[in-house]
Amino acid sequence: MKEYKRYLVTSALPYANGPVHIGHLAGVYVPADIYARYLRMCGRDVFFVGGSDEHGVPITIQARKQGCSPQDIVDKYHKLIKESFAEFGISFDVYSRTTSKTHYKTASDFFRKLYDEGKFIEKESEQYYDEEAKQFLADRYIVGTCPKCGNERAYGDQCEKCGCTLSPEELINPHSALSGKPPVKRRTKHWYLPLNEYEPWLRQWILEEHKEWKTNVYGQCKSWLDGGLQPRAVSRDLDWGIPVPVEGTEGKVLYVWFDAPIGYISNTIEARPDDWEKYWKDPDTKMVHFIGKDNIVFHCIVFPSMLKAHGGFILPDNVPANEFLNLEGDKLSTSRNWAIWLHEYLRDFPGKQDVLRYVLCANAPETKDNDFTWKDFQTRNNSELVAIYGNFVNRAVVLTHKYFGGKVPEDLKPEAIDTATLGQVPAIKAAITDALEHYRFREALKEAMNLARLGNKYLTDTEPWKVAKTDMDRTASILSVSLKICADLAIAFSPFIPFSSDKLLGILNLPKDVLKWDNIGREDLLPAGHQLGKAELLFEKIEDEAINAQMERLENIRKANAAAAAAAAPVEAQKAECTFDEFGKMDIRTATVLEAERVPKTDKLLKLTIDTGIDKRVIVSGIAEYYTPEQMVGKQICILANLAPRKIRGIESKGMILMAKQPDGKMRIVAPEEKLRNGATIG
RNA sequence: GGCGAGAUAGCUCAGCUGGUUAGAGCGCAUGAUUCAUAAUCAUGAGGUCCCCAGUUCAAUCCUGGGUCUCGCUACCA
Repeated sequence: MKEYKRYLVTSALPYANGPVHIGHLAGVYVPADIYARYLRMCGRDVFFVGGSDEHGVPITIQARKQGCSPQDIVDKYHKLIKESFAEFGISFDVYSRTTSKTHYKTASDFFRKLYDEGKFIEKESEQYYDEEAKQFLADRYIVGTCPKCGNERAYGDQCEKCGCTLSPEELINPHSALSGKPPVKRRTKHWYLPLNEYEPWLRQWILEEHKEWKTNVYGQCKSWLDGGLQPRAVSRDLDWGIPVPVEGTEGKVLYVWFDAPIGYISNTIEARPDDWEKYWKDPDTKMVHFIGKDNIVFHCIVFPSMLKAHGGFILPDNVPANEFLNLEGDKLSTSRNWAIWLHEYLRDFPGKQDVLRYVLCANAPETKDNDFTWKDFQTRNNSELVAIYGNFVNRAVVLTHKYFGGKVPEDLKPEAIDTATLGQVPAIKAAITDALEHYRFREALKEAMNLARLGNKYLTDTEPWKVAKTDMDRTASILSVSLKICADLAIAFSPFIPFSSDKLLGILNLPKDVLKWDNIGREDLLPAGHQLGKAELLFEKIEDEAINAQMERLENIRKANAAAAAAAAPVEAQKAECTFDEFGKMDIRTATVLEAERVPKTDKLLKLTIDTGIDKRVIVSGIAEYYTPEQMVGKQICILANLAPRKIRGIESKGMILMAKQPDGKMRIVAPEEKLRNGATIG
């Protein structure tokens, strides 16, 4: 394996439109921090980069909603995120932001170099435009009624009420969120990074040279590469972001995914303006990206292509992406407030950073999605941290205070069990080390806990409280061995739960520089006669009340969400008045379904052949979620017969089936009370 | 719909290139112990390894089909 001179550890930039929650922590920041701390303890040269991602459309939307500027939004969340990370002990060497001056310059220069060297292709396309506000509209800036659930405030990319993804074309009565006017299409020019040109190179680099990447990462990269890469736009028509650094491009900014990863570089430059290049350009630097699984493509395909296009940069050696963490059985969701927010945890459990760090690592979604429950949190604290680790340290220290006045006793009467016990430490250390080097943090933590188990077993086997009645020399040896294990524990646990290791150093009265990885297993850290500090508990039990309060909070959120869904749905407001003439234009009549089949390669579409009384025709309808083809055949339905035909998935659809939306978004067909003649007009 | 990942004890997860009685931690039961935050230590019970077919002397592991979960992506009156 290659020996690297230094390490560059990056962690996904949190998006500054909300606080950080346990999913972010478990997926990205806890493992990245453990890795960075471990490397530092090994004496290796490490730079650990973090920062807020502050551009993009969602932030501008939130600013509009709250009647403030995008800058106000990102200032608020950047501060909150940065402070809670610091309090939680995420040991970034820099935590900056993509609205920094340095980043503007770095990202602009990056773009400009690619632009000057002709690495982009220019393309014109049609985009929605607001003629009154005189600007182009991102999908999210187009608001209308969701065709699925009837929510009148659905966005052009997604309906937040029913969660379905949309495109602006589908919205009923689309209008601009800025002026309220219907949007029009207008031509606009953008730059694209031709990812397809990098495909052969990516194939070689990932599929041939990085077979050791995690299966989920490797698999997804392969899937993208096999599917063929398309050029990706790197600019947007928006007024929030880094202006495209090309003359005559007012109103255009860098697309957020282009500028965000450059933030890793900018933040390094900001912190180390003189020697940042050695971290980014020297092949002796090992770069590791910590991200969640939703980010794999950007970090394995897109960003490396950008770096390759620019030239001179190293590429990531590994991208240990984690899966997702669920909370009490449900997906984490910012919009549904289904989360444990870091800043709230720190408020509710002051001084207990390590408990959350421990639980999130022990239960990290390394290979598949995992579930966080408060009960599990409590159990892991009480029966692992308290009962195994904390208890062992307490036993050893309390006994030493009791029998030897808190002075480390001399190893006067060693026995075989002592060397047998301490002899296991190197193997455990090796296991932890190997797991950490390969990003298996859950396993590493488990091995560290085995060190505490070893201590407990040793005490139970040697029974110093009994021996002390007859043989103080032997008691001295037993406690001497036990305290050595305590020192090992402080070091071995330090990357995972650093606050507790510091506390344990205080209890052992050891200086901080003892926390070096190579010191694990050293037997001269606590020389005989060394005075220990005051005995205190390393961890406290967490009682049911605290857990119940949290579970109740979640239960209330669940209820509130359910109530909101029911309340927000009740009945749609009446639409704008229409004249009898307008109504009269609509040809609504009965029809019967003759044939029905799924439209291939779609989830939701049925192709229906119907008898309208006037003719037989085909209608494509998005009802496959609610009706099987078999159910539809023979059913009498009502249709809007003279709706302008439209091609859907290549099939011409002539008309529309009348459907009724239920509060939960489900659709049912509207049918006559009794079987009528096909073609009977309805009015 | 396409693609990727996952499905193993009550819970959370290991199981490298197929090989005798499938593992760990927690939880549970029993016993030991009492220095310690009723903590610890030992022992034990618990599993059609998602389902169906196939390849093989032999499949949790390979192949094909299916079901469910998550992600990316397409499409979506």
